[in-house]
Order: sequence, then C-alpha cells, then structure tokens
Amino acid sequence: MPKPGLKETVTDCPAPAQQPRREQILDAALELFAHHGLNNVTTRQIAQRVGISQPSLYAHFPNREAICAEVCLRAMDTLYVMLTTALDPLASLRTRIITLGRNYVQFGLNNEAAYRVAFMGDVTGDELPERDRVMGAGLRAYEVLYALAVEACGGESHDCALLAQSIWASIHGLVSLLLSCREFPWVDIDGFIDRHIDILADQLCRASVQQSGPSMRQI
Amino acid sequence: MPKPGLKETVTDCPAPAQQPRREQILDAALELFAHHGLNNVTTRQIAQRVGISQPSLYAHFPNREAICAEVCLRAMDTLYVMLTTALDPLASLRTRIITLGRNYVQFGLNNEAAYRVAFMGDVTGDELPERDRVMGAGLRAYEVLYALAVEACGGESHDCALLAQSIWASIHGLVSLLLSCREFPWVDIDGFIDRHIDILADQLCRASVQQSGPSMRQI
DNA sequence: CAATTAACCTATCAATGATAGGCTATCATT
DNA sequence: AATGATAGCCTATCATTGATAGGTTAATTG
Repeated sequence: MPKPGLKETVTDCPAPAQQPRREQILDAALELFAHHGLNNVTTRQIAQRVGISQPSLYAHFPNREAICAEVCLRAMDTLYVMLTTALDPLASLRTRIITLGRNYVQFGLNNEAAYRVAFMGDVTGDELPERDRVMGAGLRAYEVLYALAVEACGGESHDCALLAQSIWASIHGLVSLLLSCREFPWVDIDGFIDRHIDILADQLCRASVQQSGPSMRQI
Repeated sequence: MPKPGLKETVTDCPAPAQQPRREQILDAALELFAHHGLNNVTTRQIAQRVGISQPSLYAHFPNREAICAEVCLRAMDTLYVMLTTALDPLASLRTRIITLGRNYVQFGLNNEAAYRVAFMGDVTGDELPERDRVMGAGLRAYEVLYALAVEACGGESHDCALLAQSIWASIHGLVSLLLSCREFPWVDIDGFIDRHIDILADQLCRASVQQSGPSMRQI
C-alpha cells in the first residue's frame, strides 16, 4: 500500500517543518486583505489560496470574523512595537513626537486593513467583540502618545488628556484621509505629512513650555 | 368612477399628492441607514419598510448601491449648504473658521452613513463610480475650507494648499475618531471638539498674520 | 489492534443581491 | 368604448457567500 497520493497536502513541502495550517490561513488572509480590502475577500478565496476546502477554515477559526480579527490584532501589535521601540528616551520631546507621528502614519498607510478595523470602524461582521479587541490593541498606541502628552504637561490633567486626544485626532485624520481619498490631488503627500506632523509637534511643545514657564501648577 | 379597491397603493394617502415611490424608497433607506449603518441594511428591509416587494426596488434603482449613493449624495449636498450659508462674510476669519468647523463636525456626527461613504471609504459595494460621486459632492465642502485658507494666505499658493489640507485632516480626524471610537473615554466630548477647533483656528490665523505682517511675499 | 482525535472533504443551508417573466391598471389613440 | 402601450408590481428563481452536518482518512495512544 504505497499510497502515493492524497497525503500530499501535508507531505508536499520538503523538510521545512511545514508552517501550521492556522498560520498558513492567517498569511493567506493577510495577503488577500492587503490586496483587495477586508470586505472584498471571501472565505472561499482564503481557502483556495491555502489549498483546502472552504469549510475546513472552520476547523481553525469559529468564523470569518475571527480570521479578520486575528490578522488585524497581530498588525496592531506591530504598531505598538514600532511606536515604542522607535522612541529614544534621551531625545527631545519634539524629536520623539515627530518620530512617533511618522511611524504612526507609515504604519497606517502600510496596514490599511488593520488600521481601518481598529480606528475607522471598518466592521468585519455584525459582531462587536472582535472589533473591540482590535481597537483595544490599537489603543495601546494611543497610550504611547498619551505618555508624551503627560510629559509635556508635567503630569496628568484634564488639559493633558485634551492635548493627547487632539493630537491623536489630527494625526489619525491624516492617515484616514490619505487612505480614503487616494485619488485626491494632494499637493505633495510627503511634504503634507511632514508639515502636518510638525504642526502637531508645535502643539505639544507649546504645552510643554507653557508648563515649564510658570513652573508652577495652579492650586 | 368609484373604483374603490386595488388602487389603494396610489390613492391611499388622502390628498397630499402621495410622495413618489422613488422618494419613499430613499426615505426608508435613509432612516434604516441612520439606524443600522449602511452595510447592515438589506434590500428586503428597505422594500418591506416601503411596503413593496424586494425586486420592485429594481424598477426604481439599478442596484442597491445606487440607493446608497443617492441617499449619501443628498446628505453631502446639505453639508455644502450648511457650510456656505453659515458663513457670514463680514465676520472675522477666526469666527468663520470656527463656525465652519463646528458645522462640519455637527454634520459628520449627525450623518454618519454619508460621511463614511464620502470621506472614510465606506464602500457600498464593489463599484467605485458611485462612491466617487459621493466623494465628489463631499469635496465641495473642502472647497469652502480651501477658500478660507486662500484668504488667510493672501492668495493661492503651495503653502495655502498645505494649510487647507492640514486643517481638513485635523478636523476630519476629529469626526472620524468620534464616529469610530464611540466608547472611547473621551475626557469631555464637547470640550474636546471646541478645543480642537480652536487650535485649527489658531493655525489658520497664524498663517494670516504671517502673511499680513511682512506684508510682502518672498517672491 | 482498537480507540481516540485532528484535519479534511462533500453536500447542503440560509441570507442576500439580482434577474426573468407575467399580471394589472392607467392612459393615449383611434 | 375598444386597443395597444407602458408603468409598476409580484412570484419564482439565481448565484454568491458565510456557515453547518456528517462522514472519511490518518496519525496517535493505550
């Protein structure tokens, strides 16, 4: 019983210890999502790319949304890593916020699907919990920004929270707009990004000098 | 010509000349979209609300997307009207940008579905042309902001375009974030909005004084 | 070797957008 | 008033898509 066929699915790949199915599925999904957008990819497409039948996906994930969620979650984790590892604690506040901003924008432009799910309400299905998990992962990125605002304001405060949220809104607007209006005649995208981030840096630094000027909090 | 039965569909409503079917469909769709989101409303739901069969929709619109597009297009038209009529040409630049900003944000929060289609890439189907029409209508709102930037900069220029786009990104970010992260613990939404718009006003006014200060462009 | 388990596959659902074809009533023309 | 055209609807039916049911194969375990 040599049985040469049939087993191919598993023994196809020579030696490299064959990536587990679950990972293969996530990889295939990631690539398809990046190419066609989260909502233009069917479970059948994912399955075909992996080389298995469509129902087989459900042996590894409870539903389509879980696949989307996991792909996006992993992406948001890399965002957090990008933001934290890029910050040199010895650099000036201004340098750090600029670095943070550039990394944030770069991530958004390179990980559209995940960014949309986390921060643009791009829903992957009717269920909220999955999206909330992705958003939660994304919010860790906000925490990094918030920490900078705390430092600029010399401690946590109402104003400090407002500052952080305002800067977040501005930089998110940049990413969101670039993603959504790709064919808009931007004067000069790179210049636009740099300029916009510069303005945010100004905003943060203004708060910083205001705080260190009087050198005394009111109370 | 008594003929009391059957004709009800048309003679049901007493005198008010019965709104045409097409309008009824758009009204029903608008309400459902506002309630459940553009992508969570089926053609059957729309039809049921109007009181006709689902295939009958296709006598008035080529497809579902056309219904979405028309609903959103009309909404974006009201945005343009809101922005233009609210601007008192005699008011200060600062007053006008603040008014513009507040109206823009208010519109976005009250017309989520349309705003998402126009500026957040919320696709109503696979077809792009319909979405482009909606975005085009939305871009007229940007033109109003752009005009303010031109005024602040004392004429069109590269910097003026950058200024307008930067302000647009910031205010769009505010709307987009509030729409997408509804459960985020915003310190104080109204304060956040006002503060954010104030900062945009500063940005615009700074460009204005810079221009009128030296009183000479660097040719 | 038997039993368990993991991973698949085929067949099939239900929901959804869309099409085909026929019925009814109004209206213009004779 | 009879006739033909047209508008507007309806029932039946598709194809696509996410998801489930039930059975089969093969590796693991006792």
